[in-house]
Amino acid sequence: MGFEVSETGGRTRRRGKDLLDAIYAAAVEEAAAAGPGRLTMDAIAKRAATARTTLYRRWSDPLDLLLDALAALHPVEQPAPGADDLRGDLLASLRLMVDWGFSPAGRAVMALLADPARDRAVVEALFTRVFDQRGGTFTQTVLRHYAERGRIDPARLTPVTLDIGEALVTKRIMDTGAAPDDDYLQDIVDQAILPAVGVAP
Amino acid sequence: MGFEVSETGGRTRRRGKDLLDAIYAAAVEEAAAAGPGRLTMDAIAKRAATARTTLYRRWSDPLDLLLDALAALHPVEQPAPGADDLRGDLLASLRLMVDWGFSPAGRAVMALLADPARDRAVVEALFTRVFDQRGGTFTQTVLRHYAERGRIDPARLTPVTLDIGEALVTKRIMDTGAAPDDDYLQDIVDQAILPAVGVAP
DNA sequence: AGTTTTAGGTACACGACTGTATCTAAAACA
DNA sequence: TGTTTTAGATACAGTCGTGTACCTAAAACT
Repeated sequence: MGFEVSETGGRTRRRGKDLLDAIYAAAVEEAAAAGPGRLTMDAIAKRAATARTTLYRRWSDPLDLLLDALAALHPVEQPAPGADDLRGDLLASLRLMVDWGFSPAGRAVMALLADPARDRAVVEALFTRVFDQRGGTFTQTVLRHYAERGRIDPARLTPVTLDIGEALVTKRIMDTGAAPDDDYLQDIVDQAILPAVGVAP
Repeated sequence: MGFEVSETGGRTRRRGKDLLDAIYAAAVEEAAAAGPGRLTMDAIAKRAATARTTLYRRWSDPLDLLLDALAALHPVEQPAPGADDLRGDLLASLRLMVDWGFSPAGRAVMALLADPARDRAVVEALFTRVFDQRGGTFTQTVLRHYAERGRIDPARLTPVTLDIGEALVTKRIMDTGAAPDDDYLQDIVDQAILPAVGVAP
């Protein structure tokens, strides 16, 4: 019954990192597809082509698993501010954010944060285990870079101004369900971020 | 068995509008508490203290019911731009938005929009049946008002600038899970919206 | 008054997911 | 080679939600 074959393509048994990677990928994809509210051990196991028992050996519930998965799939590509092109670097950092936001991990994180039934502990774990590892958010990195070099008045870098780009991209994704195109990202930079940090386009 | 009593407080049977209102309230509360992914006919029925059969007579699934409920619980209080106080009116409109965002209806809507498993048709229904009834978003109403009176250059009212306030409030709620306090709302107005529309604080 | 409508309630078969137990054999190590 | 670890698989009882059928009695209308 089942597999008596063990040819080249036959069932080989994964272990350790190989298996973990497959499970993590499955968890994040499943969370992105179904939303955290509908995330189940069963679905993750099926997607990872493993047995549910294997999951229960390590995690007690789907959220626990998902948090490990998100932490493992980090870090995300970082914006690398270049020569002397504030506008271009801001645009590039927003593009990075859009790319991330449409990856399974990004969608899973957004869904976790927007979940009204979210657990405080889960969100905290998300921030400490996933975000804080990184050096701030996308446009933040760029803005700080240019503030250190005197191109921006450091006093204008407040929690609000540092968040404008991310906020507008997030809202746009929520409203349209699609990735903002480049024209829209340029408008965000020109019409919102640059005026707020006191740089005329 | 069950109720043979029918005293003053005994079981009276609701109908029509009374019943509908109770069901709508239950649906929105349930969606806000559990998230749309975990919304079930069963839970709505229990919360409304009615029988599941009653719900199935009118709606085929929880989302269908929820959309009716959101439409019925509209409209939301509108910002009413006053004398000649752009800053104050913007602040007031953001306060309205925060109030709405923390009502059960607001939480339900946010969760619907952020749901990665959301249905295109559902979101469209949300916009046509719920939002489009209103005259735009919160800060929009105010900004348009002052643009018509020449206090703001109409050319600066773009999709981006009209959305800055809402985007920052939404993001803040998602990040902290709490209602932004007044200081933060003031910062949003002073540091983001006013610079973007070209008005010095 | 009698009649129609419909809310409230019970029951049921079905499916999905849960946790746990148990067995097997592949992978890793000695 | 033999031993240990652990992935893969199957089974099972329990819970929860679904959708339908069916009955009853309250509310509304005549």
